[in-house]
Amino acid sequence: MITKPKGCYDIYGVEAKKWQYVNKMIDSLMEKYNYSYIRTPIFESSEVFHRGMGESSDVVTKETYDFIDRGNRSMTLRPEGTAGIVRSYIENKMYGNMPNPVKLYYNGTMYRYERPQSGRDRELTQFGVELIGSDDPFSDAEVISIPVNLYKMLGLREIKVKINTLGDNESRSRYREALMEYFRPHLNELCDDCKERFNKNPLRILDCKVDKDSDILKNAPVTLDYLNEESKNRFEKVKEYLEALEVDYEVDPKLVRGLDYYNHTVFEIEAHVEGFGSNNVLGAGGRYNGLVELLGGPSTPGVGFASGIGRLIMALDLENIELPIKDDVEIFIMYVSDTEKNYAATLAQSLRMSGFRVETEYTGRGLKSQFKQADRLNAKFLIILNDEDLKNNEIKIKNNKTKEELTLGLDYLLYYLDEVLLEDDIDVEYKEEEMIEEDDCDEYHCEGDHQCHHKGE
RNA sequence: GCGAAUAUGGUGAAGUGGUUAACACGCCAGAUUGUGGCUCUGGUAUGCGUGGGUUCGAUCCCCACUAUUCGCCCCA
Repeated sequence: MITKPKGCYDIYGVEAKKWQYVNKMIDSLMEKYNYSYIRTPIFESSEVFHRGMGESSDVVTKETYDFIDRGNRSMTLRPEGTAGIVRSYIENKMYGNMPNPVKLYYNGTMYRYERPQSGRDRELTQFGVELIGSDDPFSDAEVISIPVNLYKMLGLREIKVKINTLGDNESRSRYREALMEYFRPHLNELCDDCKERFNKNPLRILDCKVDKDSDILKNAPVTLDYLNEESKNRFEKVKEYLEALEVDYEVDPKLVRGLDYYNHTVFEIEAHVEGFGSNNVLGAGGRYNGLVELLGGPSTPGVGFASGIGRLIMALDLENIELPIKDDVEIFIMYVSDTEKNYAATLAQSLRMSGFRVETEYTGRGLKSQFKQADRLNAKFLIILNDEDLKNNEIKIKNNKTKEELTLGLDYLLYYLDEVLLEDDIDVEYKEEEMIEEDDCDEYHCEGDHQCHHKGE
């Protein structure tokens, strides 16, 4: 049997409906924030990622899918979204021909050659935003609030937002040196992995799980002590704006990120629902003020995040959140014998063109099986065709919930369906309104025809 | 890159060194003379991951490989 590549998944059935729903919510949320959708290639010149993410980062050194194309060019399947988008920003001179700051969002697959486990795939889907061209701390805070709002909108409860600052480049390198100085005499007391981190990226020793309880780590110098005034002020501002946006966060001075391009604000959003594996970061991001320049563009600040959709759906499942997905059909057309089949085909088509979700029988099974099939598909109404009725220009229709059955003149069918199915349409609209946070609704809105749960209406 | 567990039909899952490998769900059909979802009966299944070895004989024992799952590293 031919099987899918390791770490990749086929998504279909109910699972696919969840993905479609989440994607729909993303698009609708981004529209409200006025971010515009961007699609960049799934592979880029290797240089984009090697320069962008840092030659020494783990993702680049051992997790990329690299290949040489037929023109002998070195290519890499994108392991993340930011570098490619920044390349596009520069190549298309967005700094000159779009309103500043440029606000972009993406939603697509990324590829990392890793050993798969719970919450970690080789092909993963990430949704993310990049806000390029603003250095204002407000943009940091708003970018953090976007995934938080998305998660809340979808109904997720158990999340935790962690933030930290790495400071500007000067603060960051001062801190790095201080850390190395501090850890050097204790090297032998640290775990093997940490010994390696000491040379590669000493910041990462801080979030070591093995040594996390040792005094050495507890007493290690903290980023905040090595920030210059400007970096410190900026971090304070970010926190203020987060409060204004009502984002609950905690400062984690040991939070550092794996990619080289980050400076100043970094953040992670974790899932804390029972049963989630150790890969519980749903989304993460930060500021990358040097990246545009590093990739050959004008010196331009930027901030963004990425959020894994697979992990998000895993969290929704674990919190038992039922998404309002349509898993039914409005009308199932069945027929007693083959002689009605032609009419079934005609009717199915015409009802579909009139806007109904219609299913019919394809395999020529007996009536009993067709009823079963209708149940499996959650059909709301059944149309049962037989020659005798058709001769009289009549049709039998049965409400599959109440089991009421009636015979209608063909001319009245559309009126009837419009009437009985209208209620359900309202239901769906209402559910979508429901997804809006109650806090978003104030008295003013409630006076209109806006449907909401506002208590005082 | 390192470590652990697992591998039996569409699904779940028993089981044995020896003729046709349980059972359940599912699916199809009949009882029901063209209106089902209950019940009963019958039917249906490309199945012991792959390759070696031990043996008269292996799905079962041994070895290797592969795949899956989980963990470490790292990351969304």
